[in-house]
Amino acid sequence: MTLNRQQQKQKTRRAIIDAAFGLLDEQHSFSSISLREVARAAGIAPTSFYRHFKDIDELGLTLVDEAGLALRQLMRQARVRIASGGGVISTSVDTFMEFINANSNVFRLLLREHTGTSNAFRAAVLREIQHFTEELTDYTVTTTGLSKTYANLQAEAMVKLVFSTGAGALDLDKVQRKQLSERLKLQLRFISSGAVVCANTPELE
Amino acid sequence: MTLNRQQQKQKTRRAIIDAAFGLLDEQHSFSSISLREVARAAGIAPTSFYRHFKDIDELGLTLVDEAGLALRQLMRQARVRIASGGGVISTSVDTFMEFINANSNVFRLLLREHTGTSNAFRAAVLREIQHFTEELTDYTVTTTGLSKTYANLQAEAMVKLVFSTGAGALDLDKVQRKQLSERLKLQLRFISSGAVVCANTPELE
DNA sequence: TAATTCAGCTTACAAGTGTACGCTAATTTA
DNA sequence: TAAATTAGCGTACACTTGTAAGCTGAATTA
Repeated sequence: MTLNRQQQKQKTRRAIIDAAFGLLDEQHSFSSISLREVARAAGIAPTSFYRHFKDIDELGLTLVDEAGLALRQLMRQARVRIASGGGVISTSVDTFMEFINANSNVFRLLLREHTGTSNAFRAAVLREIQHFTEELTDYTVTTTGLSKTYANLQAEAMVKLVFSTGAGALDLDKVQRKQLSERLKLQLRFISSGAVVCANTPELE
Repeated sequence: MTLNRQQQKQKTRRAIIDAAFGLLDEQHSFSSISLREVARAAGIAPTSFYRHFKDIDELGLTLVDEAGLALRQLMRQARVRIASGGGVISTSVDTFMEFINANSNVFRLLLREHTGTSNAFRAAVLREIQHFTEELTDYTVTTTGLSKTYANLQAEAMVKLVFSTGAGALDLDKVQRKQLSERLKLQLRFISSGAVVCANTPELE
């Protein structure tokens, strides 16, 4: 059971990443935690941090990547659920809300860095969200008769609304979150219905 | 032209607030600037700061308040424009985008503190946004036949979409912003049309 | 086995932070 | 005019920060 050097290094790297995620909560954003805090939480000396990451920023981008990965896995999960019955919107929202519930800090990271002070971070989060939007666009095109243009507009609006609502959900308790979910489902139906109407109404005042 | 003590104090207070706003840009959030930086920019000694604000947080809340005020003024401006002709959605979006253009840092402050690390800040921004939503709800009720419930759902979705899009606009150039505005207008029409459809369709699959 | 690599450590330093304390000079009040 | 108030300042202190330099011991390679 002895670990070789590479395995040990990977383990420490994991410890750093996990420590960083663990330090994030409603009071602490990534930019507010220091290299030393992370090192302390990971159980290593501050200077050992540099054996794994060039910067604290490099760690941050790694966190964003992992968060994005979690998000994509969520999508797959939602698709599986939809395939095995259940409304598209309802199932997707429920899945998303479960994710926020179980991974508040991961979601918070994405939210904050989306409007954060680092160009690289913002770009990284944006990429993840756009990826999300693209997949939803494709899904919409194949399951409805909507044109790519309209499907994309719809998907973008939906994703923005979902993320925005998710942000609001973070400060609420379970009961309120449930209510918020139901509101969100209705609002998504607004978008879905409206997109169809508008697509078939070239001239609207 | 000599200022009395109160006037002088107000002037310094203004200098602090303006200095703080001036320090905010895409690279610097409120939480990333220090009391000493603000004092330096305002041209006072660090310790003099305390003659005006208990905390750096008290200053922050003041900034959020001022930002909210600017937002409300924006709404009034939009309403005036609408009254003197022009589509509601188009005029509102144009007005909003002009605001973001002219007051990027003010808008950025709201965006960031909306998902920030301080409960008080988040609550303060939320209040401003809800205020915004309420006014739009009332407007919708009076200008359309929509019930309060549906008008509120619609208004909430619209405000979230507008803010979300505004956030994205911050990183874009003039031409791209214009395109984004047009997309947003379409998406808002989705919501508007969809709300009407859904309100008249009690049973939807 | 001997030489090399390297993850993690200790020590150290310069820079920046918030804020306590007490002074000064000018305005305001009595 | 004399006393009180107070905006702003300078000094000082105890911390925290990022990271440079060099060492150690164990794993790896030759």
